[in-house]
Amino acid sequence: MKKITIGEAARRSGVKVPTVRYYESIGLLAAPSRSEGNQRSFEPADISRLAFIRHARELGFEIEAIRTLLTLQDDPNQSCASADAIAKARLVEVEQRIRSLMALKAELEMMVESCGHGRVDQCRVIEVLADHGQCTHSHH
Amino acid sequence: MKKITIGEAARRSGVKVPTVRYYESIGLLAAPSRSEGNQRSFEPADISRLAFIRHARELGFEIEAIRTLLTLQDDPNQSCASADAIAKARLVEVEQRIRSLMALKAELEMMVESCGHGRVDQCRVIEVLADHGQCTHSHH
DNA sequence: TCTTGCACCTCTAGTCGCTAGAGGATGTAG
DNA sequence: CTACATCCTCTAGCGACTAGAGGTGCAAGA
Repeated sequence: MKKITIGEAARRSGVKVPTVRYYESIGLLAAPSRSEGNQRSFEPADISRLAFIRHARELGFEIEAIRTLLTLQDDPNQSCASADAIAKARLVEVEQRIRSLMALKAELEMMVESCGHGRVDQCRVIEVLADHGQCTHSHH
Repeated sequence: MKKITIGEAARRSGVKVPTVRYYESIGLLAAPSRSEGNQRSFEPADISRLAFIRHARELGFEIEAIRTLLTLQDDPNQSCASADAIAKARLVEVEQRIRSLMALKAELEMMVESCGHGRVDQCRVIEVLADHGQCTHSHH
C-alpha cells in the first residue's frame, strides 16, 4: 500500500518523468490512481510495464509495435506468433540498417583519409559529396 | 537559357519536389528566379547543390552540418579543416551506431531463436522484454 | 479555340517520440 | 512556518520532412 510517486516510478524504471506522463497520455500505460492532492500513485506492475516499454524502445521497437507486444503480454493464452513476427521484422530492419551504415562508414573513411588538409578546392570530403559518381558505393 | 522546372530539378537531383521547396524555405538553397506565371526556374548549379545535399543526407549529415559544408564549398579558399572535422565526427557517430546495432541484433536473434512458437506465457520474446536482466547485453 | 489533365503554386497541419517551459499546487524537512 | 523539491496541466517546439486543401499555369490533343 506504499504509494509510488511518478519520480520514484521514473527512477525505478529508467523512464523519464515527462515520458511516463506521455505514455499515459497515449494510452500505453493505464492512468494510475491519484492521491488526495491529485498526484499519481503507481503500482509495482506499472514499474514492470514501464521497464518493458523502455527495453523495447532501446531495441528500437516503435510505439505501435510495443502496443501490440503489451496487448499480447496482457493476454498470455494467445499464440506468440505475432510477437515472433514483430521481433523478426525488427531483426530484418536492424540487419538492413547495419549493412547500410557499414557502407556509409567505408565511404566516410575514404573521404577522411584522402583529405589532404589543404584548401577546400582540393578537399576530397567536399568533392565526394558534390559528385556521387566518385564514391565507391551506390545507394538503392 | 532553357528553364528547369521544379519537377525536372527533382528528377535530376533525386530530391523530391516538396523537399526542394522545403530546402529553399530554410535557406539551404537560394530562391531561384521565377517564370511569368510565378513558377520556379532553376539553374544547373542548383541541381548540383541539390545532389550535394541529397548525398550528404544519405550519409546521415544533419541539415546544419550540410549548411556548413555548403558554406565551405561556396568559398574554396578556406581551409578544409572544418569539412574534415565534420566528416570525422560523423564517422565516430556511425561507428558508435553500428556497435550499438550489432548488440541489438544479437539480442533480437537470441529472442527469435528461443521462441518456441507456443503460447505467449512461454514466449522468450515477451519474457526478455519484460525482464532486462535476462538478456546478454547491458546498455550504458 | 477549347478543354483536358498534369504540374505547379501557397499555406497549414500532421508525422514520431519525446522535451522544454510557463504557471501554479502539493508534500516534506527543518 | 517557511523553504524547497516535486508534482500538476497545458502548450509549444524539435528535426526533416510529408500530406492535403484549394487554387493557377501550361502544353497538347480534338
